[in-house]
Amino acid sequence: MVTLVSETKLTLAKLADIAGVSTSTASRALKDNPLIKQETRSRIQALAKEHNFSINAAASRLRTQKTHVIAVILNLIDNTEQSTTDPFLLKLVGELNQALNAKGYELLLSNSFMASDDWANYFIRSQRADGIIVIGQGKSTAKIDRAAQSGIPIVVWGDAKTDAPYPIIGGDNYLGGYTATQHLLSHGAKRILFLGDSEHAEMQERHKGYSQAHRNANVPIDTQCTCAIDITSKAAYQYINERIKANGLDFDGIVCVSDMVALGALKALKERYVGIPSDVGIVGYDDISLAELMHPSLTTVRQNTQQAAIEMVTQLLNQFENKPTESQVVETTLIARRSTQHSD
Amino acid sequence: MVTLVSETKLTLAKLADIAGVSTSTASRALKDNPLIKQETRSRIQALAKEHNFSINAAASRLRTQKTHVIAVILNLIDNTEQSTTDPFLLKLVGELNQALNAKGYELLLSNSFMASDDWANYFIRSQRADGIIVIGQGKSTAKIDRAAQSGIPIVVWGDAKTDAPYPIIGGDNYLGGYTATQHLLSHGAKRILFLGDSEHAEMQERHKGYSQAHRNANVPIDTQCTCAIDITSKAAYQYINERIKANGLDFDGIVCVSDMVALGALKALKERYVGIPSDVGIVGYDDISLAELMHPSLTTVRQNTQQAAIEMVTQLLNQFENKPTESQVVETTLIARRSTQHSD
DNA sequence: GAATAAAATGCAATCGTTTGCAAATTTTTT
DNA sequence: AAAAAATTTGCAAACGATTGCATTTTATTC
Repeated sequence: MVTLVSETKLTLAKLADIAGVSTSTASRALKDNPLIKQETRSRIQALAKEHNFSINAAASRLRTQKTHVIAVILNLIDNTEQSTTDPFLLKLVGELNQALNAKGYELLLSNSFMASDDWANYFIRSQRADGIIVIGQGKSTAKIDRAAQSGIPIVVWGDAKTDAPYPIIGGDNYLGGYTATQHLLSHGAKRILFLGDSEHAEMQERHKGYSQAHRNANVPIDTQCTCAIDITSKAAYQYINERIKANGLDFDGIVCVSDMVALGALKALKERYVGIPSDVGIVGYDDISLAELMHPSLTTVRQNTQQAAIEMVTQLLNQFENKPTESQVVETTLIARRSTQHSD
Repeated sequence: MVTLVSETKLTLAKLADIAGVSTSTASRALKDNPLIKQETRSRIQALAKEHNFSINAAASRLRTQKTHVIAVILNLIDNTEQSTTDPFLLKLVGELNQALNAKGYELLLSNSFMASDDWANYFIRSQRADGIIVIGQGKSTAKIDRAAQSGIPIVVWGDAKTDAPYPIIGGDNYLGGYTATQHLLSHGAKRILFLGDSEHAEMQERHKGYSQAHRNANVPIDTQCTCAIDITSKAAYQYINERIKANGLDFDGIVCVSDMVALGALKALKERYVGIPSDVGIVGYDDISLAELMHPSLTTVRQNTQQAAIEMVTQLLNQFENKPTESQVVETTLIARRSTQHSD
């Protein structure tokens, strides 16, 4: 393994020495501070590049009390494995990375299992990050609330209608649930399952939309059709299998709270040769890249994640400047595909 | 928004004051240093908890010259959108997060688009991180080589057989390619496409395995069967569509370099009512969670990502202690499902 | 009870930048 | 050409924790 002997570590002071100026001048020059003569600036910047010099972030952070780092916390649900499996969450992380970088921030990745419970303390007071983005409200917002209580900059991805002392960015869950259900009803479905976990704020909203769509269409709702399961494809697969085994095919449509759930349900149905969409129509949520690759392609509800990421970052940065913040709803649209209709 | 007035910022010095000891004692007490009397230690630790005190990471890093942060760089391919789409990469990130946390390190997420080109400088010399994990060799290892040249701690996910001055962790690509091909051949395939991008070291190895399997089975190889495409489901979908349109169904098996590619191909085949596996058998790579949810479920090659993550972290930490490092091959197994065979 | 050993604590320098203010230099004005 | 104004640069004090070494306190031994 080749290791260049690194000439005694280069600091700003040494660089300044080489340039024949003071550290203050060097510091300002590197930041392109107009206080320094243009010629001097360019000279020092060139020198820095030549010597592979980089400002020491630890020292800089200590001095400025700013880290330019944002902690992104995947707020996972305790006893499920939603975590590593769910492409949607990670897609959001990817988008956040872009959005943060564009604003000169870096992304420190964490999840609710690993990170200490006291987020304000661990990330902010310790000066590991300047702010926190939480992905998912989880079943309880206790940790989030606690962090927010200490007045740190924080933004949450979740249900924007939730009343909270911090901005929540999310899709229009009510509309999503409503549209998905209405879409199935308009294609003739009469008994539609709602497959998901009703303990989440987001999913409750979707369920409200589900109910309202029924009411508007004058289709009765059976509580037997609201099925609480873990938000994993595995749980969905098992649930559908068992339900059919026990009750036969007592439904003709499914509204799922995620595409992963939809895919699990789809698998179970296909294995039992249930026709899709002829016997059962099915709608997912999230529009993960796989949705359109399925056969039949999956009708689903897309939330604009790029817009969401940008919005979350904006709301967070606003807090740094004490600007007012507010929860935001991002674009939520039904993408109709073959799992609900035979032809376009 | 509720904001508790934060009592003037709490530092170690102030905490020590409250406790009536020196900062050195307080510092040691918080680290559970046996130099300090047990009783004093507990007292100060309790006090710290009570006051929500956290050591300032910036100061600590500056002083100790250690960050306990590892930069993970998604080394994406320039002109494709493999990035946000590919669940495999992100799965690896998830596993790395676990493995790093278990060793007391945090994960700074970056990608090759955003990060400055000089990784050694940007991440290490600047003291943003103690080491780098690169996911993917990309088409060129120039950036990686440059970083490694400067003698910084670095580990790469890629093809372990590549000769390099840094440890590379990866699956056994040759074996993966061989087994996948052999599996198809043994189920009667005679003309097998290799669908992927041959500019990657990993994929080249897989292609070697593909060739060797043919030789061993005395099946001739047609160069027309090696298809260079972007590693995305979209590209695969288009390619298969166009090929069939142009040549008809001139193949009876496909070895894909990723599950995403396989899914794209699968979709194209299904739309043209090609029987799977009866007319064409298909094998993916990565065993993403969707693979078993497909219909038919997708035969694929699984690389043990958890083992990989742990191995990468180990190899990286070894470098901190100047221990020798070496490239490692992780478990690589064929998961046979229905896309290649009718019954188990 | 004095001398010695062991245990517990504190002193003070250091890590590398940033920045308010003062000082030096250059340019403009009269 | 001296005075005033504008432009550049430098001084030195933070930021908050860690740690080798010195010092104090407590326990042990003769």
